[in-house]
Amino acid sequence: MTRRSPDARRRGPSMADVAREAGVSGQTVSRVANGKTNVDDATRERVLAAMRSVGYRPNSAARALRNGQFRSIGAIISALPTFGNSRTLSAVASAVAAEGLTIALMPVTQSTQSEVTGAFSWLSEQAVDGIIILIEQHQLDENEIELPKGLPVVVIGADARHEHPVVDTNQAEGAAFATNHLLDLGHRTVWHIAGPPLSYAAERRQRSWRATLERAGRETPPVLTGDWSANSGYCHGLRLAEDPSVTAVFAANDQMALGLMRALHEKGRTVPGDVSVVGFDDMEEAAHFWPPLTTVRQSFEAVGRNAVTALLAEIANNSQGTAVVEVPTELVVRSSTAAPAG
Amino acid sequence: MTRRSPDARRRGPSMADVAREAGVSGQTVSRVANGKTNVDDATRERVLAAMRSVGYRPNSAARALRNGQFRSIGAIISALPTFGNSRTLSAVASAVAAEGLTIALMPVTQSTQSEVTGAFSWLSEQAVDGIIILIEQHQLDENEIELPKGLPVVVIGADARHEHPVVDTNQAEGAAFATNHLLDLGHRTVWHIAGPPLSYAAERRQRSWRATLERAGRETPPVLTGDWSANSGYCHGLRLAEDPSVTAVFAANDQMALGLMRALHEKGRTVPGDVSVVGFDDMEEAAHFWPPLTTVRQSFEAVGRNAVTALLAEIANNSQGTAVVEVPTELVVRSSTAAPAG
DNA sequence: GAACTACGTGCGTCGTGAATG
DNA sequence: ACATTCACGACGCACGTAGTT
Repeated sequence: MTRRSPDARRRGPSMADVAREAGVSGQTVSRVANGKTNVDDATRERVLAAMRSVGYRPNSAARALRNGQFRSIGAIISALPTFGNSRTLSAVASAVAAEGLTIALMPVTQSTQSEVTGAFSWLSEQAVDGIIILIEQHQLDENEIELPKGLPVVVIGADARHEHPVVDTNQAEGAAFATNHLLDLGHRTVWHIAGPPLSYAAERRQRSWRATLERAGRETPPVLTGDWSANSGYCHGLRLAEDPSVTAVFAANDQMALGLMRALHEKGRTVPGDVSVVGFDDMEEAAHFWPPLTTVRQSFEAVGRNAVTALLAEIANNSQGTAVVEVPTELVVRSSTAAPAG
Repeated sequence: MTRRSPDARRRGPSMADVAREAGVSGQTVSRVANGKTNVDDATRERVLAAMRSVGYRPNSAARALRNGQFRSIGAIISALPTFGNSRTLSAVASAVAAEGLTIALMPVTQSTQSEVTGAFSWLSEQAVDGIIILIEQHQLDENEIELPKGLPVVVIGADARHEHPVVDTNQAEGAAFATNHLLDLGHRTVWHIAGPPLSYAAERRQRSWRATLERAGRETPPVLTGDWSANSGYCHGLRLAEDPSVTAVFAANDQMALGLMRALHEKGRTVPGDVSVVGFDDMEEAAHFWPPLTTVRQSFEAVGRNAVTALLAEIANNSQGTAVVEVPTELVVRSSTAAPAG
């Protein structure tokens, strides 16, 4: 009886309903909703009451359509539950929410080229004013993604060769901190368990580790390639434990350091007595590993904040920035490193 | 010259532009965009070409306004980077994305009453067809949140006394698994490091732990209240390590178990020789703790999937469900538990 | 002039009904 | 009769102009 259209969509009360309830015009309701000044206090109260009583909530679709802005930014993100991504996303979300905007999530399940491309075109149809890309893999450049022109984009943790602003932790600095710390303790050289090949962060940490060793005139052991998981650190650790010449290892993240230390324990090698271990990230748990892990702290919060700031600036200026922001790191020395036994 | 309005909003090309370019009416463009059948192949091609040439992308705001649906669901989430939340959110996001919907994130930074209430009213104004609430604290019931009537809601991991569907891990089952496992190994009783007081999950695990001990006729040691952090587990662990009568501890999550084990190590008590430890969650790292942690695995993926399913059903039926889904757990036995030394 | 009302317009999309071939 | 296409209007909101108290 009361339904108007065959497909009964759930439509809430509109301004017109509020206006009728409050006995004012739609204009006045609009003014109240937008916090304009030229409304009598008594009238405003009546309108507010009417809003409450009819359960009015502004239709953001209509508002977006009218204003040409969605007040929403999209986040393309791979591996959501990953420690770093999750922390960064949290920072992004907070910063975005502080501005009164929404963040629309676009998860990319796997690293398939087509899927990422699809994600882009899909998200680009969505109601967003800009996009933050949080994908650590190289997928980006392989296939030249065509983002809708004019849609501001900021990339987190990728390469700077894109035509968009990039925000990232200063991976090189962090890896140098870690490597130098071990060298300074007197270790002849430092082994490295790297992250997966396609990761920018992994690549940079590895390059910096190598450069640091070369700068110090030390020989560089072969790189051990992991995949960020504790298990990959464990696997490499089992082999490193067999080699008594290994006295110092820099793992590209804390999880791999954890797995590494487990392997060393299992093989009866002590940390840091026989082998010193440094991680990267400084996840909360790192202080409670056994032994507490010396690691490089990176500020995911700063990365997220900076990305949002950059994106918002792009949106406001309607410009295409290309700035590169590098967030500094910090070495946190705990109990997993010491001078070599020799 | 070309600008029309003083505030030059970035507006993309519309159907009208495509129509002009292709020499057809807007309706035909709409038909093509929506994959309707009654369009001549030649015309369709011409329209598609025009779309490409002008860089058309559908305006989802207009679409939402027209259709009365946003094809987006909101997620109110506290403590985004928390291990469990992050995993659950990931599952939610995947399930939602699989349906071709967007998920709008609404982070709640802290547990302030007013803030949560504000978050609700804020999000309720957003462009969402339904809401998933992922807040572990009790804040929900204190202040009777008034969600806009008719907006479907599903609650994850809270109490069932709400008028919305609830999805949660079977906390009671998991805690019973953990406690019985230790009892079966021959321990007289089991100590418990609980989660924070306001957490439903913490409360349920604790209740089940207590009930299991009572059912077995064992005395229940005083509860040690933590806050999920490894550090809180460490602090309690330092004291537990002093008491030689403590031979078995069930920590309400893996992080606290980690901190506990660190404290035991520091105090020279062996795990599981002197003290057996069980955690909860089975985070990836747990297998690489030292020693590898016996723990209760919960399926965040299943929780997330179920929540989305329930919400989508509510949206489709335009109904208010109140179903309660409990996701089963699984005990994963590793090396941190053994029979008591005595 | 302050505080409003009344009315009209346009944002982009898409269902409806009518018109074309 | 039929397939294809077109013109019109409405979704809810935000503004502008003109008029009222």
